[in-house]
Amino acid sequence: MLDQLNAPQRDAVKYLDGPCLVLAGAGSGKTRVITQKIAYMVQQCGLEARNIAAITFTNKAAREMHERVAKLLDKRSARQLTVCTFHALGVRIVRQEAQHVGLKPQFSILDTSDLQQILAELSGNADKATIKGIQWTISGWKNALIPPEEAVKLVTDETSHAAAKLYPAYEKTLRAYQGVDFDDLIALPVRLFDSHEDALERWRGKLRYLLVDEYQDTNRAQYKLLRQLAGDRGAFTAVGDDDQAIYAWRGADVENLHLLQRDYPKLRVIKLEQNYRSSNRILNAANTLIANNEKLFEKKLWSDHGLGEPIQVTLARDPEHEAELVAMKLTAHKFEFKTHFRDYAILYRGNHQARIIEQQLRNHHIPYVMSGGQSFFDRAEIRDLLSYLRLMANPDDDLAFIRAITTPRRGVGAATLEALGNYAGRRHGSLFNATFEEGAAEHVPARQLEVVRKFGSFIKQLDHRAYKEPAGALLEELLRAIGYQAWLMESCEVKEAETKWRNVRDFVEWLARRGEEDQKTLHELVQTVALINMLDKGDDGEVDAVQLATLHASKGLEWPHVFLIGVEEGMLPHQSSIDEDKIEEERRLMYVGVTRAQRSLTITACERRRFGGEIRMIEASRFIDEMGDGLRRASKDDVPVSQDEGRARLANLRAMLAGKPQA
DNA sequence: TTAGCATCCATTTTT
DNA sequence: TGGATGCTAA
Repeated sequence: MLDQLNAPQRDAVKYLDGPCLVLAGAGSGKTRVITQKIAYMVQQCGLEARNIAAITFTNKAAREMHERVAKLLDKRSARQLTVCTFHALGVRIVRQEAQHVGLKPQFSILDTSDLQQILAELSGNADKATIKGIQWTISGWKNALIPPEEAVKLVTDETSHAAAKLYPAYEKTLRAYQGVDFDDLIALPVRLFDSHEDALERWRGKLRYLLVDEYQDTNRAQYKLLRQLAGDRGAFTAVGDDDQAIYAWRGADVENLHLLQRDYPKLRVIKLEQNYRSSNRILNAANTLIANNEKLFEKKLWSDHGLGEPIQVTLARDPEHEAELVAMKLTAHKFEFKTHFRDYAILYRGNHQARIIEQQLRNHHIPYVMSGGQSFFDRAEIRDLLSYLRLMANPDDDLAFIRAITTPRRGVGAATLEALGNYAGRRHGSLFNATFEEGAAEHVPARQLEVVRKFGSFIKQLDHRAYKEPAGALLEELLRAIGYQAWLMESCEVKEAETKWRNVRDFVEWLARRGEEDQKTLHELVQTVALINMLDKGDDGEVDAVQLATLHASKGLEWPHVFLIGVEEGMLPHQSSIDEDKIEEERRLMYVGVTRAQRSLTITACERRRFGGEIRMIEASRFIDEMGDGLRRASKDDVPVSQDEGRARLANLRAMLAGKPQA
């Protein structure tokens, strides 16, 4: 079984005597190491799969990993194995230990807009940008395990001042709603394990070996959770690549790599440097580029895929021209080498850069798909439906109550809610519970109260049935009972309503399917749904289309031919990163982009670009120079064909005419 | 004062 | 594409 691995990979798989850090360069087969290691532990070392947990950062990664391990394991082991995100693990812990962290097991996971709403109210309706800043700051503190008392000492500017002021009330509000934010899913288990030795022992007994993927992306809280669970014996394997750490801006702490060495002096460090993805031209450029960063661990990628094509650098006049160039080159390349559209990716720094590319691709009739986009769960119609489900599970969730009772409108408005809210506030209870109390009648007009109570009974009744009846049928009934489709029709444009209704249908069908497959009731589904993204169901790769993605979104993916656009000073590295002296992370971003390419890489930059109404001349990125001399520079509109390229094309043409298949 | 429309401008995103 | 801001008309 281990024959398919190279020597360091085999080392990484077999080493179980202590903490292990696998520095897995881009394309070096880290997923293979993780999956093989799990199989090795189960099959060769007699470990129980239920005592092993593999932790990832995204659901997609978790899903893919589980699929790959499942192929190596027997059915039972595959089922018992834990492969999930940090947050999903957090949910499991909090759910199970709810009473120890001051929550009911039916707590709600509040999403970003819920939290913004809370902050807006607490701050006396500050503007949106301010709210976002505050939310961002508080989230940062929670990721670093900084409680409100200490946050006060860290105030530097206006935003952090406001954040520190609201932080305690924010936490109190969350708890009043029996709600948690995403950061709590890590922070609460950490706090629990700090204070409850027995709980920690319980979970250590349950998860005897941990494997962490993308370790360089962990934040402080996640690292602490890992350390708590792994204990002093350090029963874990962390897999990561410090050269691909591109999420410092959202709390990932590369320092965690140093800490690992400090906290575990016996840490075994294994480097995976053989790359199975790219040609050496590409790898050399990547190596040369990243050598400009201050490094803790030196790494040098190599492959046996031969030297490969030179990296092409093309200068365009402006973004329009750049987009056109890419579209033309892509078309020509595809024709010449008889490739598929799906063999190409166009990568860029910022989402807005995609717009102009899209335009040109459409002009040239090139099919494309864009990664990213907003999460399915951010859509109003999905949140509407979810608010009902959340309320069913957690009657303390006032936010869900307000959203559900006002969508669709049923004659309950601000005035009624305020009256009810006042009463509930005095009773220190939730809106939902206040509805049924005798005293409510003194504060809420009888006619309104009747509507509210009817709504409450409806929810109760549904909730009651949600324990046993199949999810699909119940959801259908819910939708019918609230007349959601009709409401969509009357509250938006026809076309919009149709899309939204379609989304709702998809969501319901998806939930129903999951309910059947996993034998779960609606009640059980609701508890996990907030963390799951339907769109993760890897439906891409099926269609033959060029992939557009931000550099961030491209991490972990690969394509035969990659275009990297907007490689200019001010774009990549981005101006704000230059200003804030964060060049190294930008360089890693470039590194990630370069290492996505298997066979060819084309870099483009513009000579001028609009900046706030003014057209400015700009320079090509410093990163281009930093990649050494494996590059071929072309310029302007006519891309001169070099001699050997001309020869290669001629050879290809001959081969084509001779009817031979092309590589 | 406010809804509705036009205009302008973009870091990166998951859970 | 979409969010935020600003301007016009009521």
